[in-house]
Amino acid sequence: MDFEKIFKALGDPLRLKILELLPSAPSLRSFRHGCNVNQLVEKLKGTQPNISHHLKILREAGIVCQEKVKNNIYYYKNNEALRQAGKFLEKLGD
Amino acid sequence: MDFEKIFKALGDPLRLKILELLPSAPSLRSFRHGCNVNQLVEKLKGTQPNISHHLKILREAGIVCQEKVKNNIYYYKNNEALRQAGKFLEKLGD
DNA sequence: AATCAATATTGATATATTTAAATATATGGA
DNA sequence: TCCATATATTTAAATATATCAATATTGATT
Repeated sequence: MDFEKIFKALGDPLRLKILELLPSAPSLRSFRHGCNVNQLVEKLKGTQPNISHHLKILREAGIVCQEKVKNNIYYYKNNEALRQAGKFLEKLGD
Repeated sequence: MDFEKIFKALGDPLRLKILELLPSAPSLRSFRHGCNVNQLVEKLKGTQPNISHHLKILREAGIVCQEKVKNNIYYYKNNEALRQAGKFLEKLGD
């Protein structure tokens, strides 16, 4: 788990906003669709390529994941990664 | 507490190493000196201006603090800020 | 006051990041 | 197959960041 990469990904206003909009990854039981790219574009009033780019950075840091449904790609927070990064900081803070 | 600023500060290899070297801020009772700038320069084999620069970024993010003793400036982790950032991430991860 | 040691700031350069515009790549439906 | 829609990639420009070298500042000591 590359914490440096995770923190770099978190250190951007747009990416933080994206994360706060995304739902958690669905469990197999209680399934519910998350946010697709266009919804994020609309909610954040960004351009589609830019949102796409930031999603890639979040993906490569491992803090979001995606799911393809028909034509859409739904994004979700990866809670496990976020919690691990959180624990890392709490340990660092004794 | 500006989490974006904190994560940006954390998203750099040198600054993470600095943080991992620094002791916690001393309580009034159990006092012990931390790391001064020169010690960091030596341990990390960096140049003094560069280390100083990164310390400033960490300071401005509120995750380290300093204490002047004679000619030296000792740096410490700000545990409270680190823990709060950690909690923020754990909440974000449900 | 003069000097020394520790730290900070400035200026310059190389590199990385953010963003937008244009283009490309799927994928589903007519 | 052709078209429309959703998402990704490429390219280019503006901005930010990291680093080094040189210089400035601060405070203690002689």
